Amino acid sequence: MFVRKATNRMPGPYCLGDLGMTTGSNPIVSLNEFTYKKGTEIYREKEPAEYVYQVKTGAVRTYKLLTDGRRQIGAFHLVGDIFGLENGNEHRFTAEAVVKTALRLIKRQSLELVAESDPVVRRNLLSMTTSNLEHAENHMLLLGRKNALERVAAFLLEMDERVTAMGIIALPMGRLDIADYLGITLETVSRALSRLQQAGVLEFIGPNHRDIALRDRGRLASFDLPA
Amino acid sequence: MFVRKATNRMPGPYCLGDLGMTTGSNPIVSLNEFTYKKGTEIYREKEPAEYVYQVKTGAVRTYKLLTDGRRQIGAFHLVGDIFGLENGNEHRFTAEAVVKTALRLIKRQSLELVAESDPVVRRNLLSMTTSNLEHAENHMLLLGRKNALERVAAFLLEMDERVTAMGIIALPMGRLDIADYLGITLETVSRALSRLQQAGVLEFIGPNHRDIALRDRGRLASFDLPA
DNA sequence: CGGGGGCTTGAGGCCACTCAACGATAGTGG
DNA sequence: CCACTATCGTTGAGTGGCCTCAAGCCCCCG
Repeated sequence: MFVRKATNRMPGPYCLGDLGMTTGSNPIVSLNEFTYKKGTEIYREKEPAEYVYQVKTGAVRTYKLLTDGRRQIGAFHLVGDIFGLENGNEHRFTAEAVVKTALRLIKRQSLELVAESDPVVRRNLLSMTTSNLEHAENHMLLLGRKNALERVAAFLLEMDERVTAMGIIALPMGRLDIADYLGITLETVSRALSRLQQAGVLEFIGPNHRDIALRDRGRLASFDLPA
Repeated sequence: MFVRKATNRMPGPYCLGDLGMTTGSNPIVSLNEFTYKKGTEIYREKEPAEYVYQVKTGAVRTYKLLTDGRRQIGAFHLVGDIFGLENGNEHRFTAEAVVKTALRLIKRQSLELVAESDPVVRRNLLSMTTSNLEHAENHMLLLGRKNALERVAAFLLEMDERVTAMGIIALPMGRLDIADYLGITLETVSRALSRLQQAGVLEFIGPNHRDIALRDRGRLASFDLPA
């Protein structure tokens, strides 16, 4: 899923240029930087949205919880990605650092001020929201109608487009995060990956099973038929 | 789910006023009207998006398909709702009339023209996209992490806010549509409704089991705990 | 080198799915 | 207006995919 045209946006969907602001060009927008240790909270659901964030290094997960602790991760934000952009006044997800992460903070208020007068920034704000919507729409199809193997295959293909260096997917997140993103359990994720490995579709590089090489993208894609 | 503040938007989320255009005030925007028979297609996924639509009477479903026919309905659009608004050039869902439906068509091009110069229209275009995004985000939690009873309860509460006349929910859609919206099967929907009926939470009015009265919203809501 | 967390694998159980039959309803045409 | 029929909704029985619980292994890190 997430059939993003290759021409659309590659590793990181949006860099600052996408907002129409190159570094230092606009003195109104304050750009602070901050680092978060693995597992720490960046903001919480329903908190007032004061900043917009861009990932400089590391990875972030955004999620919702049910009262009994069930968790649904809505998205992973990797290097270059912008997140925390809300049009209402409060955050709709909780955001946490998946690993040690450096973020660039942009004051929401100043961003809106720029958007007021700059049509390019405005257009990009809308197109970011649309991209998020498109991702959520595709993820609804995955969560509502795909089986475990199809979900894991789709996840690998998505990550293949985003965190691949020299043909190797270096996953920053653990099995539990993947499971809560795909709406299954961590054991089911592990079993699906094992099956794909034994089928020769993928290979675990090194002893760390978070580094994966895809050997047969065609077979993977056959589990992920769009329509 | 869909914890929409009561103050936010009531029966139909958006009327034309929400786009900042009252009838006839803007001669540039052409408003055609059209009716569709039950079950007919309005537009198809990946078709170029030429129009934006507003439901005058009836109901519309928008969905995605997998190759083998599995279907995920992303949303139901009821009287007053606007749908088919894309920022890209093509539709991301297929849209069909659930029942006999009258739609108002708005040329996308002319809408964008108005948005160019009118900040109010612009703002509302963005806020509609944000509303759609928020709905999708909440639906991801439902599809990924809720059980059948919780899904049906959430559905009833959502519909209770949208199609209730005199305390009675008059569902325009059948069990299969509900199932494909909630990511379960029609039998499971039926069983959940029966259980809720026997528990005294709801009551079927008349012989048509599409008319439902909620007798215990509190108990229903207890299946739908947000966080 | 020892401790702890993350990943894998197995066994058993449960919730939702599948297949099927039946009843009810509404739409159709005589 | 009524009989007919296709469609929709309900309910039951059995199955299966994923979940739960548990144990063991391997890393990584201190």
